[in-house]
Amino acid sequence: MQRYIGTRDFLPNEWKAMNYLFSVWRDLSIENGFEEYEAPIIEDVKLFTAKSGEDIKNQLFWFKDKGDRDVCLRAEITPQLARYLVSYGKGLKKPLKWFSIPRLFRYEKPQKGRLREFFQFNADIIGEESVYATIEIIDLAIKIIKSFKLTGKDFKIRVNSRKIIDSIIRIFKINDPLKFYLLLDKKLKIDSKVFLKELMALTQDYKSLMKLFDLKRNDLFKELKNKGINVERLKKIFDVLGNECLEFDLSIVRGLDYYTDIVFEAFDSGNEFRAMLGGGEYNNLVKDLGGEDLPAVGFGMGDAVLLELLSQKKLLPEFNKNSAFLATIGDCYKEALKIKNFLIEKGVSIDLNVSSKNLSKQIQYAESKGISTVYIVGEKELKKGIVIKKDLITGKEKKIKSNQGI
RNA sequence: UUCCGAGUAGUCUAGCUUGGUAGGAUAGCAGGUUGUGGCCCUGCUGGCCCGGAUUCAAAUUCCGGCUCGGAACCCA
Repeated sequence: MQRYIGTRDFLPNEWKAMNYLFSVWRDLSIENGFEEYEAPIIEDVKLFTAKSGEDIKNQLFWFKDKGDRDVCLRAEITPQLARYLVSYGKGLKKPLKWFSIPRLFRYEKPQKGRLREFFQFNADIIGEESVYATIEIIDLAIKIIKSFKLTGKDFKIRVNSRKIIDSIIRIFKINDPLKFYLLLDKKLKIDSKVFLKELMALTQDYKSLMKLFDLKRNDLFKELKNKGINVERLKKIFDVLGNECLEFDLSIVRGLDYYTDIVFEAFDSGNEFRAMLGGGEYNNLVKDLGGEDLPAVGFGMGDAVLLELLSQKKLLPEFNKNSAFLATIGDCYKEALKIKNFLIEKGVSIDLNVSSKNLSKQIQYAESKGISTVYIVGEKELKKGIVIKKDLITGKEKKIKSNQGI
């Protein structure tokens, strides 16, 4: 029996790594005032086709249920969030700062950083139009990446404005806006000569347009302003958040519809992996699904690319370091259980020996699990009313009275 | 969906050109050491992705499939 294509088995160590991701995502979100929500894994397929068209079915796990209904496994949580807002949005105080860590499914050919089943952290602010909502979202994204011990040298969040791109399309008289978007999207992947060539086909004024792509941020802002383009919203983001982790990048556009103005994606500095996260402002989604006219901004961050990056940089923590093992010698399980419960009350996570292994093997067992503290109890200790506490890293032992101060 | 490459114990890998007993490392288990780990020694367990074809004989050649990796497309 093989695993289904594009899925993973999570052995305890691997699931610990996942839980580490989950806990960083969750803790940082809560610290920053976000609240967690969840939604069903299975949905009516219409929820997803309504936004993205029938073609999306090719990328969905969809099937008929026994009542002949078209259903699918969710491929993203944003439509579900929108559905919530259509149903319950009116009664909720805005702005909403919500996050979720859904398990998602996409019918795709698996590649590096891309699976059929994966987890994706999502954070959104709904019902606030000001740029501060967007800044708050990007700030959360930065804080989360940094919490994974990545620094401004390891990653950059590339930010852009679709409204600026639309102004460029107008001012440079670009004849095929759709093609221009696609070209921008693949700018990083293709050769600069190829880029220029394709740009030439789109506008006569390609020379001065090409110059824009080489300008540094402040000069670019000035140049755009000179051309009568409003850059204030994007500029504000840089004014508040600085440029340690941010870059103004005209080539970030993210997909074709859905986003209305500011968009952003985070990449590792080596450009070795796919985007770590991506998001932006989407002001029409709730309205389009039949709800209120609610402005929104958010981002999604998958587990696959993040895990690859963290393991490459050796930033995944050693997971059992803070737990302990209680070794027993001879038949003293009954007393050991009391000691174990006492230690648990003291806040120690403890694994009590249940095997008939000798002490030597028990210590090996603890060590192989990455445990750094071993408590030892046997006949001698019970007589004296003590427990031995052994530190496996330093090798030092302490005798501790078992009725106090363990 | 298209193109390219690869699949050998839990993991990594030799063998494939030239068909003929699948070998090693590591992990696991037991012991050396019946109360103190990491090193070392001994033993044990465990494998040619699946199906078909060719052949006296296939890990090896051929065909199909599956999975993995890479690329295209797409990436909400």
